[in-house]
Amino acid sequence: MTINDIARICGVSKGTVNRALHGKPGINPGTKEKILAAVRENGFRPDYRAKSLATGKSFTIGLLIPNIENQSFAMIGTIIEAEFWKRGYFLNLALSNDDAEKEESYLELFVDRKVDGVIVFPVNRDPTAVERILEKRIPLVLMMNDLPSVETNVVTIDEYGAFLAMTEYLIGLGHRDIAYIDGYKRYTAKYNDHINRERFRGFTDALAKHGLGFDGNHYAEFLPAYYEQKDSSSISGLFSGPNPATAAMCFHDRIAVWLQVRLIRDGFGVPDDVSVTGFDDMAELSDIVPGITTIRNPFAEIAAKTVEMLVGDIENGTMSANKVRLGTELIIRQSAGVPRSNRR
Amino acid sequence: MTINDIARICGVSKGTVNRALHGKPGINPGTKEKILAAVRENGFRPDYRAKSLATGKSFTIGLLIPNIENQSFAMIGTIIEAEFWKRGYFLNLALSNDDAEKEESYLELFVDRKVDGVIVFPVNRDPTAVERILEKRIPLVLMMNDLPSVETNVVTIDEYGAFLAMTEYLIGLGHRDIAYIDGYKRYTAKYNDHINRERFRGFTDALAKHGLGFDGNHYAEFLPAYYEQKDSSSISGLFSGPNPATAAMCFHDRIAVWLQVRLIRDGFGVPDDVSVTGFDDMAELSDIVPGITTIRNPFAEIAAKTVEMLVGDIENGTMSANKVRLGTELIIRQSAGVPRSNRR
DNA sequence: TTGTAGGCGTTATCAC
DNA sequence: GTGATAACGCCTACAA
Repeated sequence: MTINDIARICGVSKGTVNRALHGKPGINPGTKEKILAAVRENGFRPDYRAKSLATGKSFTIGLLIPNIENQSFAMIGTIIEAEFWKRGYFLNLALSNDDAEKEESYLELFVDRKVDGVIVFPVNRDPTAVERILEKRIPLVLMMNDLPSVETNVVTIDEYGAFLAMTEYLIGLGHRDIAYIDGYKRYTAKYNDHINRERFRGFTDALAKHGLGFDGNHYAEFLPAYYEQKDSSSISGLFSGPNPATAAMCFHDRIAVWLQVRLIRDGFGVPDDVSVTGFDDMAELSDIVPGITTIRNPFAEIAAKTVEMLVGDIENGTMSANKVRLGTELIIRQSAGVPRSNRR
Repeated sequence: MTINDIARICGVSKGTVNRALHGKPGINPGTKEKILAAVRENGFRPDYRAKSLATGKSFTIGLLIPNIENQSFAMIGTIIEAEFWKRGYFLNLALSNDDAEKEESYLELFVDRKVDGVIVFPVNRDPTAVERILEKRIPLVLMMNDLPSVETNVVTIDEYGAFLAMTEYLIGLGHRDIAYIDGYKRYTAKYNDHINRERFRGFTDALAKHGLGFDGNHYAEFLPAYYEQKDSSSISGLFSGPNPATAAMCFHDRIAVWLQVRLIRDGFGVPDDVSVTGFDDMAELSDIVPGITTIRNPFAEIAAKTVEMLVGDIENGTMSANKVRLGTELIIRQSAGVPRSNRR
């Protein structure tokens, strides 16, 4: 069922059908009605591909994120989908799964499919794939993660400031030895660890600001396999021995919960012996006892700002390079407290 | 940059370019090399819309699910994306957000965009939108939720059997008064509550099988607002008073955790005073103490089976109506135990 | 081995 | 008001 079929059925030309379909002026109300009736009866819908080919608009946005299993990405994705739905755009959701090559491929597919705009959380530290999009003058926003060398729109959160503030909060409580449990850094040449670096820099800068050093033995990277493991000694060892840490800043909430549960099981008090902090303020984990002291991200604002910037460029035909950095909020619960050594 | 541009640059016709592009026989190796070089240098990529229009294939699958914030859907979506990526299909992920009208619209958009196949978790109890897809002979699989009147492929899990087994497990432990905390049922004319009904039916059938009745006062529907609420008396009231329930079967894990945390806070022992069970076996919640006794769904199999059925229909040009119902697994942890009245 | 013409289903621009 | 006709960018025949 094409526009030609409708034309034939109604005994008119496809030009006339087109006019009826789009409410264009210069058409007899009678024939218009007849055409619209035929359209309805036959369930005719214009072919998107042909339409897009002829108009040059695709009304499609490419959203490329690492995954949707992480609650943060799920929230962002949900909001972005809703925003574009409201505006009449169709979303192509692509998952890079932290795979730099897959990210490159998807970016090329976006070009093939002539998306009107692209939003990407880059996991690839090599900027060429993103630059190729820009060369084709397709509006783009980097979201949550940065590619510092690329001149384009960027919406990030202040990871540095968030970790700086959290560290100062712990220092203020009296902690002097704070362990740092980093998120998993995929050791591939291409992995973009910008976020890891920003958070860690906030952490160490806060320590330095207060005249504290960082004991490299108090650093650990949380490997995905730890979730499954029964044995947590590789990490809980940080909190005993000759020079134990009294607090642990975790890269995100899931790690914090994992750690907290195991510390308690191993006989540590939380926060009495060890303070634990997270990042993200995951809704699913908000019922945990003791509540995790964490950092809440402005997901709704990130999504809104990202969409606003992208739609602006699309509708104005511009390629701007706005940088937006959004602030976070410290959520104080019970998992962090005054260290035992500081109480009497 | 189109195929014509490449043809002009190389001084050949677009027919020849096409041959080079697709490795077709009957082309001079020299000119082929020259063309491929020009393609590379100019970053030429064929326009998906034109290609699809000409070939009739779109290599696109429409996946329509309620949301991605629910961990179950996120997992399913992730696996399906990976499966189609492997097979060279591009996924169009659409979120109905439990909105029957939005689901209808997306289904129509899938038709417009000429997807090769559709996977849908129907939230709309009205089957007409799905039937329209079928009329156009677009292969389709209903996933996780059913539309009993429609003759098509269906992959579901045995919700009925899962709740029947869990109920029998609780009865076996000695429980006689089991509360049922249902998931939120949107009271719209169109909402498809098939899953709610299947689970509840499994629950009541198990009770009946063991000569037990169900006290309607022990039923509660969990409203989304409860997550935010400080006051949990509306539900924890089920476990006190003249005829208290000794166990609670929850529609899913998040409700179970919510309930468990509040019961403990209100002075109940879990499982000593009240046993609590969930559904889904959410990874994020696996560290909770006491561990939630729950039901694990075969998400990987659901996704694999769904993809397999859809790809089969697409590649054979068939429209089959296979029904697959997958079994679940009871995961016994510590949140459910022998009721106090049964111990000495 | 290569070029040409026609078609895929629209929209847009002319005449009539 | 309406009907041809040429795009859009690709693929497939068929002809040379």
